[in-house]
This record gives sequence, structure tokens and C-alpha cells, in this order.
Amino acid sequence: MNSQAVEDYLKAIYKLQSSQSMVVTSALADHLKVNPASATGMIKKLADSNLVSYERYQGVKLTPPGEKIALEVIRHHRLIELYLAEALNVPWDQVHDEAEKWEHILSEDLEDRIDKILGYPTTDPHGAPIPSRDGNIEQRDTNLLSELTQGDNAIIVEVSDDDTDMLRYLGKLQLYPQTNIQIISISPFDQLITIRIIPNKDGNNDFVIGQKVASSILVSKLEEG
Amino acid sequence: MNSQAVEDYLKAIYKLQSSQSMVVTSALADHLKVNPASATGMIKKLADSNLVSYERYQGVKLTPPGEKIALEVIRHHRLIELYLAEALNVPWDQVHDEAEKWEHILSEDLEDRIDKILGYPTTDPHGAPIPSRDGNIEQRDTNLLSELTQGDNAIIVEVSDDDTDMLRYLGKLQLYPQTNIQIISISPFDQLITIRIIPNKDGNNDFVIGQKVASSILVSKLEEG
DNA sequence: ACTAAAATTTAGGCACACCTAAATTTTAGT
DNA sequence: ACTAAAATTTAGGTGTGCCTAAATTTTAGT
Repeated sequence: MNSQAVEDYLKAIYKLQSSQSMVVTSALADHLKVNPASATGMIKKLADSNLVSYERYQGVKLTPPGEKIALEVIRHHRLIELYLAEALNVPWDQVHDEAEKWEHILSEDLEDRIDKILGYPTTDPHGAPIPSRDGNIEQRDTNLLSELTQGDNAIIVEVSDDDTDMLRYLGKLQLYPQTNIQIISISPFDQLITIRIIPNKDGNNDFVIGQKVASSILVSKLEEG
Repeated sequence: MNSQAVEDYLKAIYKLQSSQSMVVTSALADHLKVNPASATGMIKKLADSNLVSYERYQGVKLTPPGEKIALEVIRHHRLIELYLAEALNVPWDQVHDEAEKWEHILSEDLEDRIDKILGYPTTDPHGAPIPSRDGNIEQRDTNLLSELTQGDNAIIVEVSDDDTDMLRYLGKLQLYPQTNIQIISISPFDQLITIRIIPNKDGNNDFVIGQKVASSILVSKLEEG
């Protein structure tokens, strides 16, 4: 059986791999909040088990068996997040931390029961895609909200799930997945983004977010209409 | 934070304490399926933390703080068992093993949500009482089914939850908590017990169980009527 | 009361996953 | 191309919870 630590490392490598194709030790250590030396130790163990390919001083990459395990853990995580939100009314800013613990002990049997009760969902409460049982995950054409330009219309696809305070803030601003937004303006120097939620029934509900918030939101651009 | 091992030991000591007031090392080691030497080691650690009182070569006993933790874990376990059975349709012979894993990571917040959704229940699917949040547990006047004599009427109060095969068997015999039974006869030598479930609508549905099964069932005697 | 068997504890080790400090390798600036 | 800084790995150590083997204590039979 894979230990919780092994699963956490594989999941972290999977997430970091999307930005850099080879994950360097320090990025991994940062993400997992362990000392870089500890990460090196675990990386060696993972490489011995053929879950990652590793070149000293260069970084790691998941092998197919490693990716399979990572996707299973991510599937667990996202199904649990959605279940907690839907069935137990856990607020969306708390589901991540709970799921971090539960993902490691979820049996296949319970996974199937939860999947069924939720109606075989494809995304979690933050809009992230749920991998299928056989390890397929939907690839989407997205941009960071921070990459949009004035006048762009877009739909929020996903928000990052691991920062409780950020999620509470996004909730207050009503910036949920599936929300349509328009970029009203972008300020010089600070790149502050003025956003309007569409439809804008109450009128004049524009508000301003900064780059930090904007880069925690994934969107899909809509054709100009 | 208490480790999973600490919680498992305290829970085991609590359970064994009901039969013997002082729990001997070998009983504990047997129950937890560890080597007696390992149990001694953990017992010392628990004694150092003031969770048990310990006398070398004699055995252990929970202190009030140790009992408090044990009851919290048992509360988690039993709430989870019931939740799995009711909300996720997990068969009653499987809920125990799942709950063994989940009990250690259940947050207070989730405990409250589950308790509320279940309507503040007082017993788990096997009839065992669920301790209250502040550590009270219902004391009941029960007998083992194996202690009854011919002609006795009784209601099943609780069945032991940790043997999957036994539970499946009891389910097949319809011997669930709240079921009324009558002892038709007890055979000489083997003490085989012939039981009738009351009401006995279909007629002649009596069946026979042995001492092993009979001593895994707790009952409450009913007045002769 | 004595002794053999059973139960328990002590002693010494192991695997896991983390740490700090020191050594090594890579990188980036001149 | 060289060197200083940054990143990474190695070396050595910690705590937890388990193990086996050996020593000790208790128990039970005569």
C-alpha cells in the first residue's frame, strides 16, 4: 500500500508538472512544506519504486504508474470535496482541508457509492475536473483571468482550491465557476482589473481585483457578441 | 494531537475494561494484533501521558482523560457507522472496517454535521450506544443471548460489530437489534439454542444457533406475557 | 513451598518520514 | 572563463511504532 506521504508527493508532482514539465526539488519541498533534503530522500524512494523518473540536480517527472496513482488520489480528493459540499453542506472554503485527510483512506467501494450518489459528476466545487476511474482527465482551453484584456468576455472555469481565505473572498465577490464576467478596464502600473458580472441586473456592480486574485482564477474566453 | 495508534490503544482498553476492570497486556496485544512487547512499549507511553494507570506485570486502566479520548473515538466510530449505513447504503457487515479508518480523521465540525443529519441518534447500526459529545454513554441492563433459558422472551439490543462473517450470518437469520425473540429450547451437551422470531407470521420459522453465535448477541429480557 | 509454564518486560533493531548541517553541483553575473 | 550565490544532495540524527530474542516476574500444579 502507498503511504500517505507517497500519495501526497505524487499529487504535488502532478500539480507542479502542469507548469514546468520537470519539477525541481525546491518547488516540491515548498509545496509540501518540507525541507528540500527531505524531498530528495522521498524522491529517491519514489524513483526506486518506478513512480517517478529522476535525474540528480535536475528534477523529477511522473512515470505512467506514478501518474495513475496521482490521478486516483486527485479523483478521491475532488469527489470528496463535492460530496462534502453537496451532502454535508460544508462551505466551499473548507472542503479542501477536509478532503486532504479523507482522500487517503477512501475505499474503492465507497468511491463508487459517492460517485453514484452525486450522479457521476465531472467537476468539483471549485470547477476542477474530476478524473475518471480509469485515469482520464478532461483537458480544457483556459486562461488565467490575469491574462485577459479590456473588453474581454469570459466564463469562470475554475478557482484554486487550497487557500481558504482566498476562497472566502471570491465567494463574497460571487466569483464562482460558471459565472460570466466582462473585463471593464485594466489600470496602468498596478494592472488592477475592473470586473463586471454578467448579467448585471442590479446595475453598477463593477468591482476591482488585483493580480494576485486574478491569477488564482481560470477562465475560458467567450466570443465577442 | 493523539496518533492513530494512541487512539486505537485507548479504544481497545476501553472495550476490554468492560469485562475485566484491569486490562492485561496480552489481552490488549491480542485485540490489536501486535506483539505483547509492542503493547508494553505503548502502555508506558500512555502512562507517561497520564492516559492510563499502569502497574508492571499487572495491567492497565484508563484514567479519566484517557477514557474521555476513548469515548470520543467511539463516538466518531459509531456515528460514522450509522452514517455509512443510512446515507451511503453500506451493508451493515462492512461499516465497521470503514469506520475504523475514518474515526481518526473526523473533524469536530463534520461530526456535528453528521450528527445533525442523522437526527442526533443514540445507537449505531449494531445497536451499540453512541456516546454523547460530552462523553456520556448509556448504561443498559443486558444479558448475552447465551445466558437465556428455555421459554425466555427477549429483545435483541446489540450485536458485536467487528466480525464481518458473523454479521452477514446474523443478517441472513434476521437477527437485528430491536428484533423480539423467544427461546424455544436448549439442547443438552452442546447447548444449541432453538430460537423463534416474534411475531412468527409465516409459522414454523424456528432455527438453531450455537454458543459462539449466541454469545455475540446482547439481549434485554422481556417480562413473561 | 517449589518448580515449570505462562505472561510480561527489557534490550536491541528496523522502516518511515522528517530534521539540520555540511558538501557538492548548477547557475548566473562579470 | 571564473567565481559567488543558489539549489541540491549527502551525512548523520530524531521520534514513532512495530518486531524478535532474552531476561524477569507471576501463576498454577504438585
